[in-house]
Amino acid sequence: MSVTPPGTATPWIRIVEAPKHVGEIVELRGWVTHRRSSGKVQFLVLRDGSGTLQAVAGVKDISPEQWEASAAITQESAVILRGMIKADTRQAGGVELGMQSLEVVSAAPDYPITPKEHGVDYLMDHRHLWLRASRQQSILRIRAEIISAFRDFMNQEGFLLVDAPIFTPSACEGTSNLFETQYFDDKAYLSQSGQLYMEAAAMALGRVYCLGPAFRAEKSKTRRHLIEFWMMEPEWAFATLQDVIALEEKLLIYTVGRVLEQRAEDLKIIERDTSKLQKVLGPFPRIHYDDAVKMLHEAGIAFEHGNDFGSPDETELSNRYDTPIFITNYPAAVKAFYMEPDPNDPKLCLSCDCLAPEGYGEIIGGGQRMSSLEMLTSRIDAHGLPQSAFEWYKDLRRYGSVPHSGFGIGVERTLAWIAGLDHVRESIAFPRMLYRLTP
RNA sequence: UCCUCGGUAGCUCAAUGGUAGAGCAUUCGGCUGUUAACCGAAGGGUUGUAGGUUCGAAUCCUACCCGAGGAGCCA
Repeated sequence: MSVTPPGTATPWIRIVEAPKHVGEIVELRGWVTHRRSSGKVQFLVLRDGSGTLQAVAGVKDISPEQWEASAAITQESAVILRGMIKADTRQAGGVELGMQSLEVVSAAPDYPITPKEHGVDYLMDHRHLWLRASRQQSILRIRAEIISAFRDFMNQEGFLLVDAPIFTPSACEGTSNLFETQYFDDKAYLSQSGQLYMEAAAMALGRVYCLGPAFRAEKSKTRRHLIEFWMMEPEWAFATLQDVIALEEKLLIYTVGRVLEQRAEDLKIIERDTSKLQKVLGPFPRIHYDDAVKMLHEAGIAFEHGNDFGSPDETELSNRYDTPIFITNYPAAVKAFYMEPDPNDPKLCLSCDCLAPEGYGEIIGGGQRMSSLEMLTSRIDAHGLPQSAFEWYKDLRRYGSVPHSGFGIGVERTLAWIAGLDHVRESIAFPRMLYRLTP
């Protein structure tokens, strides 16, 4: 047992480190989440962002003034506690703090979020405080782990981070879903994808990716949609559709593995059924669009060949598997202008969407990009887009055009799936949604 | 934009045409091991807004506002 020598400051530790300090006098700094008392014994549950811990004080353990202060402490008041870390099998973390002193940094009157349940509207209005809930903290930790995993994986695979611009001069894929903003005397739009810029960067650096926000002015109001969301977009020169599908598969297996390994505590706190994540091992099914349509027909679903899949169709397909699935070779008509045509069927294109299991829907969209200047020019016309806006993009086909492929993976949808969230609104600290811009 | 559901105390909800209630939160009191502690007491209401029907409306009707889920579109 180590005791802090007299004359030295009590070491400030974080709650997550507490089990390593059993028998030591330490200082904890945090916020009170619950207070219970039994007349002559008081219990304060403290959180400090790294975890929660119960602190105990008998009436003789602390000064009468501190005892009074402790008795009057309110939820979310900020405190500094000093005392001894003790092993206690009754506690979730196995330890508690035997309080020896309490200092109130800041008292919090009438904290709006109580330990009882609240409605969605109320919680969203108090999102800035809701983040303090242990479940929300765990989700944000898992989010950070996923983003680290994405970047570590891409770096390991030899891809270089290149940041794409947020202000863009015009529509990449039509203006209806773009946010318009003032750019001095001109107009600019908030980026809905960094892909075209990544194609340019890939021609410079071979393998690149960007990771940043995307903005879509879609009037979508479902549990899968945010107006502002984060996306990672790798772009890979000389790669084919099959190359990029294999990369996506490896990325997802790596990311799920990292979360299972590094964020096991958080998965437990949010009560995620991890047995479903354990099954996320390759290979994932690759299903040709034509076969997917047949599967829907066999399931008795009226679906017209040539259309894009709706959410119920995607759910029907992905529910047949425990792992994510790839749907490949969509009709060119339902995909963006830059998709490379399928050499086996000119009506289809070399595209691929990845659908997450458990009904979470599309988490990745990607494919092989068009490399022919002539064909790209005609597709831009066919989509009614102005050639002038794409002259720089067409330069990529004029000067050393090569087959290349890439994809975009949505951070929030990937997190919603891995964490088993009911709604993407919990997958980002401050969600921007239709009709909700504050806090 | 369309479809469906909802709006009652600070919060979560009950009251289905006849005196607006409960739990939690708050305040006060009790309790030496509590785990969303427990026990007792108190305060707390223009039932989303505006009309209408009725002897009487939280409840029925109309319009509007706000929220939620879904469709379309997308990651």
